Amino acid sequence: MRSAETPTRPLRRDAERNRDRIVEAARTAIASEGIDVSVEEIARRAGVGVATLYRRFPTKEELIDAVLEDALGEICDAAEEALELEDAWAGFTSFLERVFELHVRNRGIKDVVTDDQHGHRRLDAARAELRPLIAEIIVRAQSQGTLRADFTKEDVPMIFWTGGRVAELTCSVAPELWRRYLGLLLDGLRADAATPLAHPPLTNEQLERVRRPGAR
Amino acid sequence: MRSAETPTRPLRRDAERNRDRIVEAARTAIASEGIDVSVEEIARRAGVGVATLYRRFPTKEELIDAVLEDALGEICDAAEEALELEDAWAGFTSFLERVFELHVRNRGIKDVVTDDQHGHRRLDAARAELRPLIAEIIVRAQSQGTLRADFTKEDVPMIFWTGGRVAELTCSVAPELWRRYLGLLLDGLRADAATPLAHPPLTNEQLERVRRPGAR
DNA sequence: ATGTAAACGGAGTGCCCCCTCCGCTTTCTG
DNA sequence: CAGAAAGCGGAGGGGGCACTCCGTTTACAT
Repeated sequence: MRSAETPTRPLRRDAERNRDRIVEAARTAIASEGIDVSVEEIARRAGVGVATLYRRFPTKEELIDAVLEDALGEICDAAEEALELEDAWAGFTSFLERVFELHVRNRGIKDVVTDDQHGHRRLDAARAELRPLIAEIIVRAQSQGTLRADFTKEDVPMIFWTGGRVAELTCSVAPELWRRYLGLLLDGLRADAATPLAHPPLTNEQLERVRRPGAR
Repeated sequence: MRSAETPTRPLRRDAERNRDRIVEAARTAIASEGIDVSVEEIARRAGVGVATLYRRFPTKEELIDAVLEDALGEICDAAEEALELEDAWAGFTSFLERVFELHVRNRGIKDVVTDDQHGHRRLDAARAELRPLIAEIIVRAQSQGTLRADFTKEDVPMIFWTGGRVAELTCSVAPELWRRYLGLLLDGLRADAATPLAHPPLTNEQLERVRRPGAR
């Protein structure tokens, strides 16, 4: 799952240690200050100079990728565990809950799932791993008749965007408010609450374009 | 509703005209590029120098206030018209729809309703005007038995935050996708879909703190 | 018409941020 | 243990931004 190791000589011991410190510092810095933390701040937290950081990660985005890759991994774990629950609706809701808990613990996460700006090769790979899991969570709940039939996997990002926004805005004031929001939304996602929707879901291409505003 | 006119001499004719141009340019600039447009860009669109802009608005935030005040006014209009509909549920939904339409037309709006960073005196006044209207929209729909009883006016910002995020992210790709999101959410807001919620709504103080992260 | 205060514009200032350069230090190899 | 290569940090380049200074121009009152 991790990036292919090129057969170059391994890092020197101090470099290895610093690399770990940098990623860890970036994780906590992003978690507490959001994706806009300055590179200086991350380096300061890691106890290294900026040049050291830049030797390991040629650009700030690459560093962020490394952090967010782990976060996506956690989401994958949540999806896998959701599929182990017998009650598909419980699996569906537990998956969403786990993701939102992650959001609160790590403010930066929303920028993984949303802005795909920082979507490089490895992130794409993790996302590819996640996609079929999500599809399975959905069809399972639909075939058990609990999740509304017109809900699609392309609707999931929409839920992450919105719930993530609640979590992000309120995490310092009412860190669990997202549970209220999710409750309201889930009541609308149950099969027996369904009313025809006015608009179709995004297509995959549209989703790509939302995620990469820059891409031509 | 406008700010009190201090009894100073009125603006010279050219100054008055430029002021209008600046506000209008700021409106369209923010609508198309978001709240992060540079002051230079706004001045360029208005056909004036930056110094002219700064003479009229001592800070970028003051200028943004002037723009957003109008936007809030439009939201008030939407609320008033919603109250004229006989069917309270239709009023409730039409209010939300109008606000989201505004979001799409003017990307900047989300930053009024959300970040209260730019919340100065006049904005506060407009907000105070809006609050009772929203309360009335809600209790009316609840007393008609269509809106779930545990929904409160403090939940409305949450809807704006979330729907605004959908509108903002997808406005260039699927400008009406928010209708799908709103459909899902409304299905969860109907009284007969209601299931007990896991978390209470925000209190007013919490709402204030969400809006003014900076305020001590 | 004309004096004057108000208004104008664009060059300039200071700040912050991403990133690089380069002389010094540490680790690894034989 | 010694030489070489890899790693290190901090000063500084370059760019973008909000905002200001000041010599010139414009509108208005008499």
